[in-house]
Amino acid sequence: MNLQDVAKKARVSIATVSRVLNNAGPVKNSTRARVLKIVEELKYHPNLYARTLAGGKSRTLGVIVSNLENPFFLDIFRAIESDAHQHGYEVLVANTDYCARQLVSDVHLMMGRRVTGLAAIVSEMEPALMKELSEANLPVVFYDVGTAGRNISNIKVNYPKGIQKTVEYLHSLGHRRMGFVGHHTELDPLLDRKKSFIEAMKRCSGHVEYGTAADRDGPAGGQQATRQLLETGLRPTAIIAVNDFMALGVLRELRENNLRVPQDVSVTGYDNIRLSEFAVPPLTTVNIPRAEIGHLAFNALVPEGDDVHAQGREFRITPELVIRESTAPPRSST
Amino acid sequence: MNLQDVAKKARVSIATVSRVLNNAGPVKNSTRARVLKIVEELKYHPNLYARTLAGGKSRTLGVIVSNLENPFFLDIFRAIESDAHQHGYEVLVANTDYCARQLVSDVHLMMGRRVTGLAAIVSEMEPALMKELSEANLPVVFYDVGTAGRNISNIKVNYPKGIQKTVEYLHSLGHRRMGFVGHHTELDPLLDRKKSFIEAMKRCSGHVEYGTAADRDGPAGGQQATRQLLETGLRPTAIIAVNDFMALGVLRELRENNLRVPQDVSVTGYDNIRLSEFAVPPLTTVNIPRAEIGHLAFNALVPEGDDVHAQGREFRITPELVIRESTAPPRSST
DNA sequence: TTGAAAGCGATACCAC
DNA sequence: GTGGTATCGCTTTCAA
Repeated sequence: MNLQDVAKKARVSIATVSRVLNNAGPVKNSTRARVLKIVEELKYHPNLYARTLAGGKSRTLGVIVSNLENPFFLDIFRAIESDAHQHGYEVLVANTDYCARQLVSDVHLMMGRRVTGLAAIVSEMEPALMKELSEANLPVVFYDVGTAGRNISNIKVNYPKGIQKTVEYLHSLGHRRMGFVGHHTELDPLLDRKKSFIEAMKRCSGHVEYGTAADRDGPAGGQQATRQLLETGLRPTAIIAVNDFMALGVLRELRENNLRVPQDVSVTGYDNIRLSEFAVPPLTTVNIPRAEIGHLAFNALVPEGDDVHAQGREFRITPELVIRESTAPPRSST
Repeated sequence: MNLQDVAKKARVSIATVSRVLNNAGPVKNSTRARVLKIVEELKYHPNLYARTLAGGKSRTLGVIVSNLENPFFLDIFRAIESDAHQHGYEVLVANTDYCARQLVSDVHLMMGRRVTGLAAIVSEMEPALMKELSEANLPVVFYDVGTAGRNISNIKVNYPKGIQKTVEYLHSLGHRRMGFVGHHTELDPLLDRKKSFIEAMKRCSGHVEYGTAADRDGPAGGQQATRQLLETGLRPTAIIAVNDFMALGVLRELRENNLRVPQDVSVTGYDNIRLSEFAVPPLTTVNIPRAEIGHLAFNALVPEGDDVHAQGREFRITPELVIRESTAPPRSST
């Protein structure tokens, strides 16, 4: 079923049908009506492949994220998708599982799809890919990795600042033994988070001890990492998780060890995902405005977006501490 | 940048380049190597629109779900996506937010994309759409709605059975006042769940009371619905949530009312999403094998899949009760 | 206001 | 083994 079929049945040329379907060019009202009726009857749907091939523009955005299962990424994706649909764009998603090789292959797939713009919300990167993208003729926006350039926008959250605020807050409550739970510490951005923690600890006045552990992203990983942390013998009075999703697992492992939160151990997350409010107890965390990031990303890719001058720019976001019930002064100082 | 460019630079015809790129037909090794080198140099990526238009087959699957934010749907989507990638297929996702109108428009979009197969993992439906799809020449698989047919496969979970098991279990523990928390009760499948609850309650021997409430899908909705339930004056000793995602909110509202789980109130979910284990306390729930459903869906769409005879079939899944820590006998009988 | 025809960038068949 | 070319379904001039 194609334009031809519709044209024949409507006794017009395919050019006319095309005009009707695209509201382009002048068409007599009666003709338009007739065509539309046939389209309806035949349940004709245009072939977007042919359309894109002929038209040149795909009106498709590519979004690549590290872990779609983590609500943090899902939220950003959904924000982009929502903006996109509102502006008549489609969105292709891909998941890398924090694997740079996967990222490269995903990017190439998207380029094959001739995406109009590419958002890479990822923590992993490949220098060669960075170079290729910077030379490509395609609006790109990164979150967490890369640097801004001609066609490349960049959104970065000041993670160290958030971690610092968290550590200072816990220290001010009286915590002197803290643990850090992370994941994928072989990746620069995640390694930086861990380093920020260590530096913040070192800047603390007085005697402080700390330990770190890592496992995969997610509640199960958070639980596993916490187990490691507890086994070291360091008896942390506070545990800082690199994100809320992992913090969920921290909470569970603590509970299984009959450690109460926050009475025995304080816990903090990062991201402020919706779920963090539904944790038990509700998580003290650091807010990252995911919807805003999604909008920024969209505007950076689509010039028609609200902000015309968004392309090739660098955005910095300063996160804010959100204090809820998972933190408190330590029970007894030892 | 296209085949032509590569062909010119490699001093061969576009036909040869095409053969190299597709590993189709015979090509001299030296020629192949040369072409491949040029492709690399030029960073050429084939235009998938042209490819699909010419080749006829898109190797793209469409997946439509009701609420991607609910891990239940996300898990199914990821299972399908994983199978798809392994077989060289791509996947397009769309979200309906339980809105039938949105479903219709999503389906049409996918048809425009000439998807090779369509999976509709949704609770809403439009009779006209059902008809259109059943007449279409496209493998389709439904979850939760619709009926099997020539080109339509169907995956159904025996929800009533799971609800019945849950109610019977709670009743056997001694619960006599129970509440049901659902969402979108205007949609048949969801209404059926509620009805199943009511019927199961009525089948219980002895005097039982019950109430139901509904709000939107998700923790916030679960919390809100629970609030309604508590305000009715029915003091339920057990609350059955239509899914785990909402149960998370039930847990929270109970906690805010200083009601302990399971001592004061037992809570059950449905789906057995990963998160249900990380709830506090870990949720008693009903397992639905999401990965298996994803595989079934994929095989129903792609004949090359493991199961050749999967198309047009009907699959029924019987869910199993998973008892964890959110359920216990009621404290005191009143 | 409408139609004819030239691409868009691949695939695949048929010669050579 | 390789090259020429019809074809896929649509958009978009250019004439009529």
